[in-house]
Amino acid sequence: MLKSITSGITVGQLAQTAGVNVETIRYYQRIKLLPLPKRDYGSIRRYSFSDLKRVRFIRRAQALGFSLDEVALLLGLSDGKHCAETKALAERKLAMVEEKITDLVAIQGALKGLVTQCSKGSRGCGCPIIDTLAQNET
Amino acid sequence: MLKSITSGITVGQLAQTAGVNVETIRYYQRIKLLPLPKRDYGSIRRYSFSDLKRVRFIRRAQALGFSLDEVALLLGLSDGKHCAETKALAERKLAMVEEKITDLVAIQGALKGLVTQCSKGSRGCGCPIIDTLAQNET
DNA sequence: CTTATTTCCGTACCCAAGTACGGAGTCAAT
DNA sequence: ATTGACTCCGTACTTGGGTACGGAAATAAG
Repeated sequence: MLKSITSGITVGQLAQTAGVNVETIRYYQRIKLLPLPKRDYGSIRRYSFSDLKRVRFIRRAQALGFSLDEVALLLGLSDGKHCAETKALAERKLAMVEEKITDLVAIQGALKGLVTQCSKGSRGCGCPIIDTLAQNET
Repeated sequence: MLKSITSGITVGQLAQTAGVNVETIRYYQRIKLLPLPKRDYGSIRRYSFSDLKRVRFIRRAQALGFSLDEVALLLGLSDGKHCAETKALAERKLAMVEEKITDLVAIQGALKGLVTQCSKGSRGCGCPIIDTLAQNET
């Protein structure tokens, strides 16, 4: 009996909770973004809360425009290691992040301009958004 | 002689002027973002200024985060008659961009914290980055 | 005219980030 | 013990956004 001390959740539950496909979990394992948990009592792997956090982190970081490679780097930052290394890495990432912010703010400005222009609707209605985007100068 | 009334530019010139690869032009034609101009006098296609504008439009919209599908949509709306829809699209993009900025700023904070933590030498480097983004709710 | 560039076109390839498939094995419930 | 759901694993396929290749035809330059 002893009900086999099943600690942790299955891949299906992990996937569902994190809002991704099971295959995606497997994919992350393949590319080593996610550790393969040992399956200590049967042949079914069990996942912990930290796995869940990790998956969520990956997704959010991705949504911010980081590639999976970059996400791996970010994740590497949290794995203790030598402080000096970590610091250097963090600084590089920080620069990246700030660059992204700058870019996005520029885009934000552009989009805002488009939208407010459009609100002033008014004239000719050669849609200002289209017109603006079609403007010369790249 | 008559110098064959060559009106319009060649694909190479179009590509160069627009700052893209010739292959990219061909690609846009394949996926119908760009019309295939008739080649009326020889067998070399000639492109007009409006083609150039179109390519530039595509690139600019892309740079603002629109996918080629969305660009196609925008172009479809460009007849001036669909100003409201165009604006809505831009607004949605704007909201997305602003969300991203918020998240990035959070990461920026976490990274900064990490760096200064590391500077104080000391310990652990138990990183707050994951926690910043791994927060519930995706 | 000869030679050198371009163009044209189809096809194939590339990378990232997954998705899908299918045959086993495992597990819980009836 | 059989059913049904889930897991495991390898392999193959897909999509988006292009790039590259290679032979034939057209055009431009000398």
